[in-house]
Amino acid sequence: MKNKFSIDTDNSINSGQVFLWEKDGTDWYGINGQDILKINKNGIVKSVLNSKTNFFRKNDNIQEIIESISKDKTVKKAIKKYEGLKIFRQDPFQCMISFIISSNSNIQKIKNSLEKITEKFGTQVKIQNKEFFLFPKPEKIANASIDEIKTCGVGYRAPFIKQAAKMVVLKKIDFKYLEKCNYHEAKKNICLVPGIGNKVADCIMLFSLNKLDAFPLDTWMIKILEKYYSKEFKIETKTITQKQYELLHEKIVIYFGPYCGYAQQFLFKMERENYDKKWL
DNA sequence: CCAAGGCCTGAATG
DNA sequence: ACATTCAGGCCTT
Repeated sequence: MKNKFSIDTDNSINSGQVFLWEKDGTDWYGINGQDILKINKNGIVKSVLNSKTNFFRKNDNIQEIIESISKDKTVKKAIKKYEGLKIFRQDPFQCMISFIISSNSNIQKIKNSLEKITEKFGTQVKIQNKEFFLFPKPEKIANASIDEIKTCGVGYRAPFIKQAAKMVVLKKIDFKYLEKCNYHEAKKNICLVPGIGNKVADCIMLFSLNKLDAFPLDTWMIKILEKYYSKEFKIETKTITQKQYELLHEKIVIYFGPYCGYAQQFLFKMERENYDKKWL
């Protein structure tokens, strides 16, 4: 029986934060960097390769977070409806490549491209009679040719992906450092990577760099703000400029608080379900 | 600082 | 069938 603190695995996986997950019966298998994770029907996460993982962010005080973001009836409704929805803490490199690919795309295509990338550049492992490909190491992608990367269906993003991997190899992007510093410092750094703008940076920070004050503003979230929060956050123009994005984010942090990223996840999940959008 | 246009790709729409 | 649109943005002009 699920209680207030248990995890709703299906809804958490199907909320746009991860892509390389496959359901087998009641079990979920997922690629997380150099690891494979298995989540059983009781929501127990296990590293199949016996590595340490904090994929479920077990140190989060969910009760405190929920209370903190429960600012109005819209978000309260989403929280109630998707009780157990959690933000994962995923492998940063995989997360970075995933969201570079996500720009101007959709979930099915993102998953498709990522699978091809693992098949082409990742190490194959066989466990429990099932075959998987780990996510490739940064070196592997950094040394690949742009044409090779393009065979994975990523189009114009191929040079971005190569360059991003290079920057990780050269430590121009240092995930250990980015985890330690605050939102603004991390964002400034990560936006230096080509193909990473405001929205993609916020996704990477929220889903892999422990920045719960990141609030990715994609077209869905903009729609949601216009629909339910027109009084709190006025949006005048069709497209959001850099400056507007920053101002909006400041207001959102003031309104929802330091865990606003969780509010985003609940609202995003609810609205896309309302429109019957497909997940993995 | 803002607005407009282009961009790989493939599933969905007409 | 075939053309066009659109999709969880970013970069350049």
